[in-house]
Amino acid sequence: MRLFSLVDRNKPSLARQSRDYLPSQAIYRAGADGLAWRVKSGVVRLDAAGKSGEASFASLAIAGDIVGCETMLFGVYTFTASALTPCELTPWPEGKSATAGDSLLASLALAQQRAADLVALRGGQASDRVLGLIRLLADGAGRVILPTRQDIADITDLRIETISRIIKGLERASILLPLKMQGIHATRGYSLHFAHAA
Amino acid sequence: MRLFSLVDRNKPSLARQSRDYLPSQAIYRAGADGLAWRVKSGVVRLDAAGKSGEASFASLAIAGDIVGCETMLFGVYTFTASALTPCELTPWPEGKSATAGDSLLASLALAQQRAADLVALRGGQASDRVLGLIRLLADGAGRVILPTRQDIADITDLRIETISRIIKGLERASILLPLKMQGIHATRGYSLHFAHAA
DNA sequence: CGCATTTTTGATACACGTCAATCTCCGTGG
DNA sequence: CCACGGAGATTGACGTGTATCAAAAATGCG
Repeated sequence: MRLFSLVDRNKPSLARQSRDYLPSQAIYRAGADGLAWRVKSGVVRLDAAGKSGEASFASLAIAGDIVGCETMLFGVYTFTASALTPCELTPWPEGKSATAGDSLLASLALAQQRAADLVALRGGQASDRVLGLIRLLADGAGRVILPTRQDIADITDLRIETISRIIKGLERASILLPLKMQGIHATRGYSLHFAHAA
Repeated sequence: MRLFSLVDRNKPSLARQSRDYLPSQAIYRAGADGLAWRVKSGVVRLDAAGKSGEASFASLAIAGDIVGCETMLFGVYTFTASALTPCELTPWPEGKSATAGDSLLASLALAQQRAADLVALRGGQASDRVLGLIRLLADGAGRVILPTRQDIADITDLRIETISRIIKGLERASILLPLKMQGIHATRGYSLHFAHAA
């Protein structure tokens, strides 16, 4: 529930600053007040608060998406946000002519596109959903940092055991290679080999 | 692909006018150009165009939602829109100070809320998904006009037979009553009895 | 090194999918 | 007014993709 101090301990003040989060770190909680943010990199998970405190997956935000903009209307966050991969957020709206037309319009269009992506991740065969998520999260070079199996399961509405079986399968089929194998130390980092994947 | 004429045959001109659609009617098609719209009433289905022409369910829009705003950025629609129940749309942005801050911001927040609703309709037990959709579509008085079984199936990622069994079950449990029984003629119109429902 | 957490694997169960017949509307035309 | 036809809805019997449950096996970390 606490509000993040607007004063960063490293960089001396300047109030509206970008922030970094590590996987599983809370970004903000439903009901609290705070700023709206734009996701610069990484993957953010949004959860709706159920009656009895339990959080249920509600949405996903990736680079470019705006999160928490409802605070600007209601004063409090509707969802709880947490980091699924290392990620960086900056306060929104950015600088000067920010709230102006085109920027906001682009954000609206992006939000609708993201909603369609999410819908696709929750329908069809289990392996297609997981592959769909991996593709959504992969960068141009085919590198991905995956969320934990549990988070992938929540996003795709599958079970953790099912996710594990599918990802192991992709590894065995050489579609997904752990970066660790290539000497790079990045937990849950993989390289995706499109060639094989449909 | 055709563009709807901006001149309505009934009401003499005034260019930017609201439009009515009947279930299963196409509103606009992906790739075509046209205006952005706000849904005043009814339920609109958005489909992403697959490689080979087939349409796959992408999103849902209900009263208050904006659809097709991407034309204002890209010049063409990203999705294909069609009516699932009788519905009315008006051109957007509305009138004067339209594109201004708050209205757009509210639309963005609403879009994100809708995305979360959609996600909830595609996870968990089959009967909960269907009930969730019915609740989403019901008006304050517990009246609903449901889409066809096929459309409900597409939205919830279930099969038409499963939907049929679940809805018949709700009818038998007196949670959902066909309005027809009450002498009102409205195909697929029901009244929802919250009392029994969870 | 040793513990807690996450991931993997196997065996079995069940919710929903699939296939195939009806059945119910409704509009159409004789 | 009724036979006809087509689209949507319902129902039953059976199959299967994931969920479940239960144990190992990895992995990360102090």
